[in-house]
Amino acid sequence: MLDIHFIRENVELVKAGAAKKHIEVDLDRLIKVDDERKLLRQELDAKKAEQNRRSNEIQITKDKEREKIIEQMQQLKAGMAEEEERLKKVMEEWQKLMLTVPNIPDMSVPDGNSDADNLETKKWGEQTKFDFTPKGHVELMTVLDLVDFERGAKVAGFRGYFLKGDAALLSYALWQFISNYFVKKGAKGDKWIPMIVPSLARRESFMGTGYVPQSEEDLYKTQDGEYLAGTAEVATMGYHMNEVLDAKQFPLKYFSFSPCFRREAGAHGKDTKGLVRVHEFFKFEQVVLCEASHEASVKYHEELTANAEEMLQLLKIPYRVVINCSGDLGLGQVKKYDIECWMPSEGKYRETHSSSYFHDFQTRRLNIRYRDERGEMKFAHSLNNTALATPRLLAVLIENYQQEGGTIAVPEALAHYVGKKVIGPAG
RNA sequence: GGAGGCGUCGCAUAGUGGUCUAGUGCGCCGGUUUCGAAAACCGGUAUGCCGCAAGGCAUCGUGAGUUCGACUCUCACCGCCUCCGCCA
Repeated sequence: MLDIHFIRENVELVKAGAAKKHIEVDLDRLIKVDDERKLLRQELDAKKAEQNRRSNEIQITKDKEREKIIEQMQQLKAGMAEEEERLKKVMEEWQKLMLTVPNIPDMSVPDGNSDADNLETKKWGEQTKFDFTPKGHVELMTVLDLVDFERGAKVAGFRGYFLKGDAALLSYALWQFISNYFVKKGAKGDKWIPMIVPSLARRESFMGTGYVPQSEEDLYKTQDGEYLAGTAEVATMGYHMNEVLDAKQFPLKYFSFSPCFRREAGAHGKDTKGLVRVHEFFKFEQVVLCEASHEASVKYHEELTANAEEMLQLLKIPYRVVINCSGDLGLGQVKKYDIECWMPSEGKYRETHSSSYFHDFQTRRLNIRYRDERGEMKFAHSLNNTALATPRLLAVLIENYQQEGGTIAVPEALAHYVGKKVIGPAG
């Protein structure tokens, strides 16, 4: 959500931002509704003031005089009820419109329609070469009995899967590896707070982070009205909802783990096989809350991205970084980098990390504030990036580390956690 | 699942229909005093909306209702506590 004052003062800027993102928003209508809101508020406030004044008079008057005022008040009240009803309707529309106003993309975000227009900014590592024909992770893992999609579908339905044996162990290894990566940062003075957060959450946090109402169809909903989160970002951001934070603690860095659920409603027919796109997965997420400054946001955004890169470098997985084009940005995002890992079976890079910042778009919706040095209340800035998601990264890893004959080498960085150097039929 | 209780200013507590424009204590900030400090005393100490301002309005978990008037009464929801049952 943007500040209504800001919107009013920068209508053209906000319009241009929405146009750049290819998001339709009726700002003229919003301004008109806001005018109505202000006018009604003023009229109603004046009447309430009158009501308060007269109410006090009733206390000190008696008998006939008192009866007379009460009668007058009943009439005043009748008029107010009507106005209140109008204001309620206006506020409903106002709120609905406010939720549709997108955040303004950064100048450095390239124009474009979809992920096809994302701009590569960096490439790390050589695309893995094999002196044999590389296989896909589905075949590799099925042959080694590391995954069972058939029973996955039997039990869980479409996109269901079981990870078995060394695939389960390799997943644990990745989790421990990433966990230790952030713990080690703490030892160097870069403090990250590990959290295990709820996946099952109430509507507010989804609204606050911007997944509702816009992407509601991609969320699972319970019969009690809660939703299943597609990322730990939702609960981690909800954690500080309606709080005034102590600026001395900034930047607050969370390293959150949770199961994630996505309906993939808009992805019918995409990646129907394998572990790349599943309904249920696990993810470690980096979430940062910091002071309300663009410079701070940019700084931590680069840092979050660098963390994910470093982790991939330790795993020696070739990747590239793209800057997402305007059309591929979410409603609240100012700027986003995707990190894409090399997927040998597809001969292309696939997204494994998504790093973005929001300025105060989310914190405004979630009412997360702090007091600055001057004692002024401000909305904090928020950012997030994937740390590591399995099984998608597991698929990437297995394809890049496959060996002739279908065995899989264990990355050096994980050997310690897995306890073996090669995964193969013999174990 | 059943029964009961409770949600008030950073914290603790008072307030059961009208000077509550929410009292008191603690905490915090400023001042007086002091060589300095403590103590004592005095003053201050929420957020949002509207307004150039003066000021007005709203908020006592959230929302609705009763009333001329609601922290106070009614209903629903959210949360917490106690007891019983059930499960581990």
